[in-house]
Amino acid sequence: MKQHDHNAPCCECDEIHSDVVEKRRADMPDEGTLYDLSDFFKILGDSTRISILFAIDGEPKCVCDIADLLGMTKSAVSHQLKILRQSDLVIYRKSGKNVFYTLADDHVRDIIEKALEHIKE
Amino acid sequence: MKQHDHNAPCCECDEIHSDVVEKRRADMPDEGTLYDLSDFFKILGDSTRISILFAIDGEPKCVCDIADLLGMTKSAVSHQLKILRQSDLVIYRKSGKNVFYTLADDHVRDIIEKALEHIKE
DNA sequence: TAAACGGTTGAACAATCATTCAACCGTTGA
DNA sequence: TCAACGGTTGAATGATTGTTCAACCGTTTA
Repeated sequence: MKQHDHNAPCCECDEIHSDVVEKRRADMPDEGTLYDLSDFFKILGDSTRISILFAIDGEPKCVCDIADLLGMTKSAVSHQLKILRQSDLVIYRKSGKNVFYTLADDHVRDIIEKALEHIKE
Repeated sequence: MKQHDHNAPCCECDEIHSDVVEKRRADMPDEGTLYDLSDFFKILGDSTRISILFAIDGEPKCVCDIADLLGMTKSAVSHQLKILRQSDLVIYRKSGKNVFYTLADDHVRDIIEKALEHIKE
């Protein structure tokens, strides 16, 4: 995503409800939190990664199994697993030639579950 | 996102845990649900849109106020509001020359709240 | 030791997407 | 009626990103 310049001059229009705006400005989360939040959702905002998370929920699975389950190449799956690893959404355990992945914790499962409720209206 | 071909041949490696894979395959959400889910998270996966949602939480705000709050142009904000509108995450009310936006429902607030807890570990 | 296999990685490519810019529309008020 | 203002929109642009391809690494096994 292109990042906007926070030092850029304000929009050209007049501020028409300055009291309300200033009150809300004080309550806004800080910039870092907003980025962390959107970065987190960005990870979940890809159907391949969501599918992987469902695939490894419960029984841990190796890359080969995940690739077979999703009908994708090992390479594509491994690339996405790397992103999920870096975000601490999954954990892995090496066993001989295989690497078994599983969900890092229940937190993510909860959020996905809540989102599932939402999209079913 | 580039969509992968679901009719593509499986990965070149042998399926080494076919019983486990087949059991999980039966429990996977259908493809449409996975796309709906990732599309939903994709909307939240942008710091501008997340900021807008925080900005209009509570008191409804016009585009001009939101732009001022975020230090962005009306145009950029309006483009993102269109996406939020199309996803039914926000609702709006016209009043004279102004258009006031606010959160569509509490569902989204809950999910963002849960994500906030998560990133604070 | 060498081949086979599971898995990872970096570069390249194509696609997606957020912001900018300019033009435009509808409402208001002089 | 016309100018000013809030807001929307489409095209263009630059940045980000997911998959492919080929090469590579570590482990196992013959």
